[in-house]
Amino acid sequence: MLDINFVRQNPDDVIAMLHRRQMGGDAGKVYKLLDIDSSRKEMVQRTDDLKALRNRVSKEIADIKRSGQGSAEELISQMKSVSDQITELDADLAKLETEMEELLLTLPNRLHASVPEGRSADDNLLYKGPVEFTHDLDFEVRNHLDLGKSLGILDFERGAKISGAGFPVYCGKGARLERALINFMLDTHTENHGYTEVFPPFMVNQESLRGTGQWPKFADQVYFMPEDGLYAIPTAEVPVTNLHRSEMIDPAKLPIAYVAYSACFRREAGSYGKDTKGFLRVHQFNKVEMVRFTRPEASYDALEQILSHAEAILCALKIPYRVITLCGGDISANAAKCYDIEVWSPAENKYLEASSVSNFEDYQARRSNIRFKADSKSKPEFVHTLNGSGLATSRLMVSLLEHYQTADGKVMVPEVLRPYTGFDVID
RNA sequence: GGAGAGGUCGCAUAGUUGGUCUAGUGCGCUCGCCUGGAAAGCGGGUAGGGUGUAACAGCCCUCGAGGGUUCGAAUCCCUCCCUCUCCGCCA
Repeated sequence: MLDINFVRQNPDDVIAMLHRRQMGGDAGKVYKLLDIDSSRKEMVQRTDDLKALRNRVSKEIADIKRSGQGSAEELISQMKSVSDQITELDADLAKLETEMEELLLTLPNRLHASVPEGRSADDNLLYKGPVEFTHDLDFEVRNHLDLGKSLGILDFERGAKISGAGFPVYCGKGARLERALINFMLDTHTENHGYTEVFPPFMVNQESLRGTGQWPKFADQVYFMPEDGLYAIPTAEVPVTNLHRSEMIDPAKLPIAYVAYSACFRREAGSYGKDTKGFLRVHQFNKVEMVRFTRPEASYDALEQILSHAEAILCALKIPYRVITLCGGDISANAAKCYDIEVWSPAENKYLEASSVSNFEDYQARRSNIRFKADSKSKPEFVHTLNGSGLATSRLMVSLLEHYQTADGKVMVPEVLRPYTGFDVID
């Protein structure tokens, strides 16, 4: 969420940002917010004055009672009415503060100056690549669905039977390949890139969703367990970022770098009919996620580092990809800047998003109250949070199967995964 | 699921017949004095948020969270959360 002080001092910047995000219609929210903010201040002043009076007189009453000199009846009845006023004003104030909080929570993050202008995904800019790796595909390529089915490694039909559409089952060598990918990525990030591995819960409370910004914006995209008030995580970003919710981080520990595997659950409501084939859009998938907490001045370097760490996986797997910078109209509300890594699918003949690498600056940290003190004397500051998929296996699997297929319908296992799979070829 | 105990300012603790607790003490940390230097000793400081100020000061709120009673709540009442112990059940 945005700092109300920033909004107050730079309302025009906030509105300009909304326009860059193609959300100019929300400009009214900013004025409403400022309006509420100023009445809130006024009201705080009034209640605080009354509370100060009550505190002072209550002490006088205590003195009178203790000494037994004189009567406190008059003061008590005065304070009774003061207290009634306070109760009333506090209720009004609480209402205002709730309203203000709700407005603030729905405003998107600031945008970094380097985020390109644009209305939609068509206006995203190529940042790196395409990075090519040659694979011998001079035959009729099959798509990942055909390959998965004929090799008996993917079973969408039975997944639909036991759970529903969009819940794939991996079988035999497919299951092993999936596990190999996850392990390879975790090992690479922990051993080569300096991340600490975390294995988080897959269900979280609403506070956690709010902390990272999925709540309230994506409320309808998250699976909910009403009996227990728990939500299935749409990404490991949620539990891992919330590890430090409401904490004052020891500055010596910064920057913090975590990597986590998790299953990810998404309802994908409203997207029926789009990319329904196989792995292109599923309700449950696996992802290895990198999450970082940095000092504000270090976050943009960290963004590039996370990107390079995700790229390192694709280079090791020799999977062609490119990196794009999302434009103002396409970037998510939480992010100040975001790169997408897209892997090439020879069968679909297009790039598929396999990773998103984002800097949230202090947007999530403010929501989830994650701070540090540069030194013992300085004021607490919000950390910057970042994350990047490194990577999601579903679309990676699409690209991998398609690139590594052979003319006779088998799939070779990429070199680097062979120690993990224990076999060289899927047949 | 049932019964009990407990959650206090970094840590450990005091405080539960409501008012002298805007929270004491010890440890830790930190600054100063002392010292050739250090230890010990002595003295001071040591949370967050809001409001306010040029900046201070001041004022308000926070003793797990949220309500309530009261002129006044760490202290009484209610709800919830968490931790520990015991019992039951169980992948």
